[in-house]
This record gives sequence, structure tokens and C-alpha cells, in this order.
Amino acid sequence: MADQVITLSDVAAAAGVSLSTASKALNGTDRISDATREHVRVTADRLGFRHNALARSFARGRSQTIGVLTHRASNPFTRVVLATAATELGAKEQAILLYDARMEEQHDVNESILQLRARRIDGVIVIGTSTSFRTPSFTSRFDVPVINAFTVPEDPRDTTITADDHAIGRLAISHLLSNGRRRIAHLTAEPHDMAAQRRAEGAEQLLAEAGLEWAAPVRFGRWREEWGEQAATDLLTEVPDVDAIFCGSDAIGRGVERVIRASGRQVPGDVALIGVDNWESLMHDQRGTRHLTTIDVGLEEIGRRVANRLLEGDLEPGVEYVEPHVVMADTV
Amino acid sequence: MADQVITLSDVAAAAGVSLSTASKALNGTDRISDATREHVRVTADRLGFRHNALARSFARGRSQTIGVLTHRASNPFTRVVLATAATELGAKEQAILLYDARMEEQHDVNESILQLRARRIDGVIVIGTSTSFRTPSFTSRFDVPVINAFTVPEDPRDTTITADDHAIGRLAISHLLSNGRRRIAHLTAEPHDMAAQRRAEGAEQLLAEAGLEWAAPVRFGRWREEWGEQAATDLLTEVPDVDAIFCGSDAIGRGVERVIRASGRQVPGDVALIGVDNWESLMHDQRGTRHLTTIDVGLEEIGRRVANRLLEGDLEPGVEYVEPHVVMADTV
DNA sequence: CGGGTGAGCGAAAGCGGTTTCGCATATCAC
DNA sequence: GTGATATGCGAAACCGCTTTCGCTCACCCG
Repeated sequence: MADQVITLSDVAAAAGVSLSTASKALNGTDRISDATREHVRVTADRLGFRHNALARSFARGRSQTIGVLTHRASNPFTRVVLATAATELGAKEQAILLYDARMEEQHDVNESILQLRARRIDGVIVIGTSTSFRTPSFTSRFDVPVINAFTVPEDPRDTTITADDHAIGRLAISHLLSNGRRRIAHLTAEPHDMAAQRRAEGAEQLLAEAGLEWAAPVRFGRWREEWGEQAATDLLTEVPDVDAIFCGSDAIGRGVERVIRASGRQVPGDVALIGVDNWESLMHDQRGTRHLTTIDVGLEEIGRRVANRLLEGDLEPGVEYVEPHVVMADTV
Repeated sequence: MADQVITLSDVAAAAGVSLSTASKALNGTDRISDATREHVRVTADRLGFRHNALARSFARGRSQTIGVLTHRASNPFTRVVLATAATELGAKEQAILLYDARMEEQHDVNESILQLRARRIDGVIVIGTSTSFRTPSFTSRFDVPVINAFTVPEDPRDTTITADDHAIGRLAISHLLSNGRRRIAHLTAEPHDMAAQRRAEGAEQLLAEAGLEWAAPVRFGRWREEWGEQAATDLLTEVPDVDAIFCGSDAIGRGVERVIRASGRQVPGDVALIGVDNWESLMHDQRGTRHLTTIDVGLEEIGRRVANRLLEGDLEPGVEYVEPHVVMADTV
């Protein structure tokens, strides 16, 4: 059913105007009388004309394509940002060209950059793995706009949109306090992990503002379920009357919960739990009941904003933080 | 540092040949002497020449872009398929243009198809939400190859790559049997859900082949953690000596596990648990310890194959199933 | 009434490749 | 030695649109 495709000159001929007039009429560029413009538009519609996007891109020198550099696209967080950005871009007729794991090896990087240039991409999105690691700066290596997502920028002149770990810590404590908890502990990941650190700092800050202290020193360990179990076991021995635990991630939270329950305590009756990541949303995107109360760091929002900022073109240097939000469930 | 870009005619001039000769030499098309070909190649390299991908696409009428239609890109399963397919395609210089949620409303569908045609996309990937729902067939609506992923095809002439629910059921039971379990129960989702049904059938079939029966009738409910709790509670009352539970999903498995432990039973000592989905891989992509033993349905493999089949171009009608595999952890 | 101004439109030059076609030369069979 | 066939290369058309530039004509002002 492809028939032969209608080109702009078909439209021009049918409308009795020149090719250039037809082009300008449809694009709204240059001076064209309203009458002519309208006439061309109607004719184009009648014929079912569509611009050949390829020809157009070629003539304009812009590809309607955004290059995306990921450290590792299989990372679950990266996937969320990637999928939302791609959705947002697709809605605006922008394709994406994904280069995964090409940011390391010098040779690959250079090669990738050359390829992206040859494609005449309109912009670049660099997606980091988390706010724990910096991603090398690519801003100066392209002559098109570059925006970073979910990472800590290496160069202060970079434009970055990322999660607000400090606010996450504050929000977690704020939520627990508003639920009347006072003997709060924090079990989290590696002490040298930037995200873990900043969350702990934010939390401690809000705690101090409320005139409180941790029920026990913050325990740093790993981002894993089993660490949650181990840390919670120790914690219960040390502070049996703890009434809330801020878990550095949902994975840790799962381990913690198991130990709390095994100790005969009720969740959230005796001990409230709050995690970070909104892990369950990675399983159930439908609305509906959830289990672990958690904080959503705003990955989807990051993806959306990154796409839109890039298209709007107003890239100011600096870091823009996305506000986290609490996802209510059964454990607080 | 963009300088002025090197074009093919620059190369031709520098090599002392005509534009057409340079083109053919670099593309390996048409008859060109080895000496000339080599000379042109060397010259191109020396000058740092790269084809302008836009011009090339335009001239060839092929865009190096694959259209992707998703029912809902925010679905976690969809995201996995999408991200792996995009990675695979990116490695082969193919961009993707994502049209999310445009498969429903008739108007949107038609419009989207027209847009994709205008883009001269080279192929289409349609990603379904699960093997529970059919996705409308788009094969005949494009004049480029169309391939379906993670769905049950509506039209037998469609090409589809998807998960093998029957094999998943068999694999779960097989794994439990090989661990010496004999009193096995199955707690799963909606009875009219195709995926749930086929998993149950596969499981029951293997059980029968082993001369066994379910320790209790299969309980159908919902794909949720809370349903797992409820179903497990009932199950323990009915069959206190059950020694293994095949959970229809990891979410259900989580609920089940909590109840089993709360009853004082050991996991996996008294009761072994196996789920489906490899939920934890959505959190930790790193290797490392996991908690719930589960079956990976092969979403990444689906994404990879879909991308490669499309590029290879050998699309045979019919359904190709991806083999599931067990992901070992602590609960079996 | 003449010269200046600006609005509306068309001719044509790209954009940077691919591809068809034809020509000249070399190769071959008889 | 002659006609048929192959080989290597270049000229030029073409892909479909954007954009510059210049022309024409109507209008306004002095």
C-alpha cells in the first residue's frame, strides 16, 4: 500500500506554486501571504503529504537524533532514566542512538564521538550509574549540547540533573519523625560511597534540628540484602528498643525487615522501616498496594527533565537536583 | 575543534580520482582495482574522513533507525527488553525511535505509522507487556520488517520472540525435584492470565511425568506480594508438611517467604521457595549473592535476539521461544 | 508623477553522498 | 587481426528538501 510517495514538488505542482513557496508555506518561514500559505497547507493535507524526514534532516544538517552515552545500560537505575528519556524524546520525534559502555577505553570514546558527530546528532545525554561515582566530562568534546543525568559532574561547567541524596536523608527522617518515632537508627552502604554519605548527613542534620541523635551509630556496610540482615541483628542487640530504621536502600531494608520480624517484633508496630529506591516500582508499575515504605529518588523525573532541557536548549551550567518523595506502604 | 568537515569530494580530490570512484572504493561496491581502492582508503584515513551519515541515509533511503512501539515503556519488563535491544542496536550504529503508548487509539496508531514511514525507518520492534496479553499485529501495516517481543502474537504470520511460560513451569518443578522435594505446591496469579496458566500447566506436566501430584490444588490470585502472604497462610493450614512452593512470581514469593518464616519454618530447610522473574536482578546487576531463588525468563535475551534478527533480516513467521534459566540463591 | 520601500513569490544553488550509464582500454577467442 | 567481452573509471543524474537571492509589482511619500 506504499503506492508512490508524495513529495513536496507534487504538492507545489498541485497547488500551482513553486517548490520554494510550498516549502516556506509549510514551514512558516519567510514571507508568504496567508492565502497562499493556507492553500498550500490544504493541498498538502488533501494529498496526504509528509516531509521526507531524511531529506529534511540532510538539508538542515540536523538529525533529530540524540546520542546517549551510558556507563552500563543494564544497570536498573540507568534503565529507568534511559526508558523515560527515550519516551519523552520519542514523543517529540527525536530518536536516540545508544552507546553503552563506551566511556571508558580512550579509543572507544574517541571513536564513538566521531561516529556521533558523523551522525550529526543534535545533542548528547550522558547517564551515570549513580550519585556515587563521577562520570568523565564530555561537554567540551562535542559541538552540540551535552547534559548529564544521575551522576556527580566532574567539571563544574557541565550541566547535570541528578538525585538529591541530602534531601533523601532529610525526607526519610522527617517522615519517621512525623510518625512519632524517636529512637531512630540508620543502616546503610559503604562509608566511602558518596550517595550513602550524603544521605546519612542529610538525615543526621534533620535529626539534630529536631534535637535528637541517632539511637545507635550509623552502620555502614554494603548495598545488599544480606548486609541488612547482619546489621539489623547487631543493632537489635545493641539497642533493643529502637523504634525506627532508616535503611540506605530497599535491598538493605528487605534484609532488615526479615530480622526484625524474626525477633518477634512487629513491623511497623514496634519498628518502622523506610528504605530508598522505590524498588517495588521496578516490579509493579501499576498503582496498587506496596509493601516496603520507601523514598523514590526521582529517576523518572530525571529522565524526563534531561530530555526536555536538551530539546529546549537552555542548558545552564551547574547541578539541578530532583526532589525525592515518599512512597507510602506498610512499613511505616 | 570542529574545523571544517572533510567530505567525500575532498578525499576524491586528494586521491586524484573522481567522486564516484571514491564512493565505490570506500563502499566496496562496483568494480574498482585493488590498487585504487587501497589508495582511496589510505587517503580517506589520512584525512580523517567519515561519511556524513545524514547524506548517506538520504541517498540510500534508509535511516539507520529502528522504530520501537511499546504499550507502556514504564513497565519494568518492557524496560529491560527496550534497554537491551537499544544497546544491541546502538552497537551496530542503529538508532531507535520510541513510540510509547501509541498502539491503542486508532488515530494515534495511524499517525505514528505515518511518522515512522516518513522517517524511512528500517524496521519495527513491537514490545508487549507480558505473555499474558496479545498485542495487535502491525506486520502488515509497514513495508519494512516488523518483529514482536515479549507478547503472544495475534496473527500467526507475525514474527515473535518471547518467553516460554511452559518451560518456566517445567524448569521450576525440575529444580525442586532435583533438590529432593516431593510435596510441592503452586501459588500464582489470576486464573485467566495466560502466563500464569501456561506456567502452571508446564509445572503440572513435569510433576505428572515424575509420578507426582500437587501437594494442594494450585491457588490462583494476583501478581502481588500480599496475595502471596494470604495464599501461603491458607496453604500452611491445609498442608502443613508442604516442602516446596513454586511461586508464580518473585513478588508473590516475597509474601510467601514472610509467612513461612513467621510460622516458625526454615527456608529452605523446611520449605524451599522458587519464584519467577529474577526480580533482584532488576536491583543488583552486579554479580553477587542473591536472596530468592528464581527463574529468569530471559528478557535480556529477548531484547538481544529481537535486535539481531531484525538486522539480519531473516524474519521467519512464527514464535521463537527463549529458554528460561534458574538463578540460584538462598531459598532452594 | 517619479523614486523608494517592502511584501510575495520563484529560480536555482546547494546539502553530500549513491548509483546508473557510457566510454576507453585491456583481454580474450577464433 | 578482428570482433566480442570484461574491467576500471568518470560524468552526471538524482535523492527531496531548505535557503539565498533577486525579481516584480503594489504602495507610499514628496
